[in-house]
Amino acid sequence: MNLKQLASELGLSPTTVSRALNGYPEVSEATRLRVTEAARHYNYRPNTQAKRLATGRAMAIGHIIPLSTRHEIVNPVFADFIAGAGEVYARAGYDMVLTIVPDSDEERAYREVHSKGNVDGIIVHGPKVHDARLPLLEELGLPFVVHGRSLGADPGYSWVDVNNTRAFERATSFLLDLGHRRIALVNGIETMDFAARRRHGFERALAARGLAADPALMVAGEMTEVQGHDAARGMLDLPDPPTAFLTASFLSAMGVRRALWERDMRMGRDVSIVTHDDELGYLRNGTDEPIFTATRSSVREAGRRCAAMLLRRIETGTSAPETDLMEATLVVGASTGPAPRRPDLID
Amino acid sequence: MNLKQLASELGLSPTTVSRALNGYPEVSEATRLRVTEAARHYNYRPNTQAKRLATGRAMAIGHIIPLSTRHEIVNPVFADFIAGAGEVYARAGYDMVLTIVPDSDEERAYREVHSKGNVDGIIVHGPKVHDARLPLLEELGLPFVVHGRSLGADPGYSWVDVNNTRAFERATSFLLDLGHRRIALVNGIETMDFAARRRHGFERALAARGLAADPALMVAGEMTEVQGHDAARGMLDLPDPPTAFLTASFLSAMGVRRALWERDMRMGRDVSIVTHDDELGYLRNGTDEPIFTATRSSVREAGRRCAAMLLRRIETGTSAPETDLMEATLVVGASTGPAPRRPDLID
DNA sequence: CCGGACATTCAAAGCGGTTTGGATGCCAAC
DNA sequence: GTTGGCATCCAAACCGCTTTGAATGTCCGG
Repeated sequence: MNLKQLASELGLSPTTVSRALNGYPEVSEATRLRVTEAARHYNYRPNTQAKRLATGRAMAIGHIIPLSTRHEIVNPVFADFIAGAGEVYARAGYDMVLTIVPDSDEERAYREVHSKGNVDGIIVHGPKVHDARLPLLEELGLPFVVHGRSLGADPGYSWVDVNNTRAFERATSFLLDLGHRRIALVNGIETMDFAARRRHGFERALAARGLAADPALMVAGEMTEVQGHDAARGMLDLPDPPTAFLTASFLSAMGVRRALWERDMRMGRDVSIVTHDDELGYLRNGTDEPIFTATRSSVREAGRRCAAMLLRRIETGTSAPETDLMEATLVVGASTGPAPRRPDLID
Repeated sequence: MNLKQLASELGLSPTTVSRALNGYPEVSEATRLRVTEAARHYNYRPNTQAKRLATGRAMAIGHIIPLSTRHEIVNPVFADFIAGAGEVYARAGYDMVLTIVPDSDEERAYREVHSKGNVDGIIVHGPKVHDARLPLLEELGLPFVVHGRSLGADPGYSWVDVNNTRAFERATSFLLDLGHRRIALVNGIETMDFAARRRHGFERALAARGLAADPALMVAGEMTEVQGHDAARGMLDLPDPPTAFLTASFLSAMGVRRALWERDMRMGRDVSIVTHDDELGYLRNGTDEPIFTATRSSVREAGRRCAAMLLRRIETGTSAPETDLMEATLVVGASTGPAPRRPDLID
């Protein structure tokens, strides 16, 4: 059943039927009622493609995902972000279009999605320091919102981000307050903006107490269980091992925990762990009391906010950049405690 | 730049330009060359919506994801599946459209996506035993492929699935061969088809040796780290505790491992663990030697196969169902060993 | 009683492609 | 010298919707 058929069924013109269904005022309430009634009865739904062509709006938001074997989509954070954004799109009647591209084709993908006109806007995932995509999108004139920020990029773009610097600064201070002085950082890959900021916050907190970060206690890489484990194992073998770990992901924290178990050290007593917790659906940091002390910020909520911001920008046509900095909360769990006194300092 | 403009730029009709670009034979090689050259030069790309409307093909595949707080998209498996499917779509020029719907609206979402005509086909995720979506889609006449199967459903549908029954049967036999008799099953929610089959395989292997499954050694639920941990902790307290665990997910296996550590039991010596391993990008089962003995099957590959099958069906218009049963491989890691002799039986 | 304002409806022109059904010109064959 | 076939190209219809511009009918004020 299409518009024309429905119209002739009703003895009306397509014009009137279209207007009745789209809430235009120049149609009498009586006919509007007849029309909506008939539409329901025949289960009529306007053809998406035709509507899009006629209105020039794709009613769709694009997410372009580079097909690294390593990052992005296989990143556990991605699914939760998408879930959050998808909720918002669904409510607003937008589609979510994912495009998976080989890393080398990323720029082409952005250009193409634009010139083919099948999305009204784009969410940029996983911004790097000095990310080349932002100027590209700016040049294309396609509305976009970044999940995260990009150090060193022209700041005229819109973003939603967690205050990573502050979060890791607070986490570090928290450990310093507990008396820890040898604190290790198990970070994400530091070309990623969020990881660069976290390191920065870590170093800033140390500097505030007149301490310098020890390169031997900092690693950056894929945030996996194995990463945490291997990093911790190496560091615990150092002559002056860390008494606390700050990790960028729940998985890394679990890896550190494994390393502790392997050498019969107790988490929270012998060694403390603080992790960042993205509140992923299937990686919950405990139920009541958190397993790990953590800087917590919901990635799903970030997805919602990114989507809402982008839709707002598209619909109002605003070009002035808009930003949303989410503060992480520091929740205290069982993985932290006062720094153990150094054995060689005991009496 | 649209078709008409490009055509007039070339002094040709839109017809000819369209044909030249789409590879129709009734255009001379010389003009085809001129056209493609000009298209590149002006960076022309046919408008997606117009093309879709004219051809009646959406060039898009839908994935409808119920917004349970619990399942589906927050399921770690989802991202990898999507990555695999997305690769295939991208190569074939299809878009991937995700729709997130509140669980209650799922049926309406399927109907709507069909009548609005914005996808050419659908992938069904997470089929349950007796899944109501399959007859619905059959009725709608929308091409679809199921990732998994549905026990009790009319078998006239196409699917790609892992041989879950066989995988768990083999895993169980493997443990039985090592002398284990008290084997625990930490399963997914058993209304899900895959979980029902796994349990079935488990029980079949036991039955083949004249053993019955002990209900006290079977749990089913969200496949999280906490699930594995809590299940194992409870079971290890039993008077006749299990000597081996079979878990449905890598995360659950890590939880079981935690429970072992907590009571100073060594994995592979005191208690064995076999898990199913979906080969997720960020949850690798070790690098060289697997951490856990596992039944292994790549979910990403399943995504590729589902997508390829669906596209093939759409493009050829076949309606005869097609199926693809992937066998999991059993890889042996450090988490399994011979069953310990019962202390009370030692000499 | 007439003209203008207003409410309601419609015909037709897009949107930007694809596709049908010719046109045109050229050449080989009868 | 027709005729038929073939290679090329084009005008126009169409996909299903929105939207512009105009028509029609009604009502009210002057």
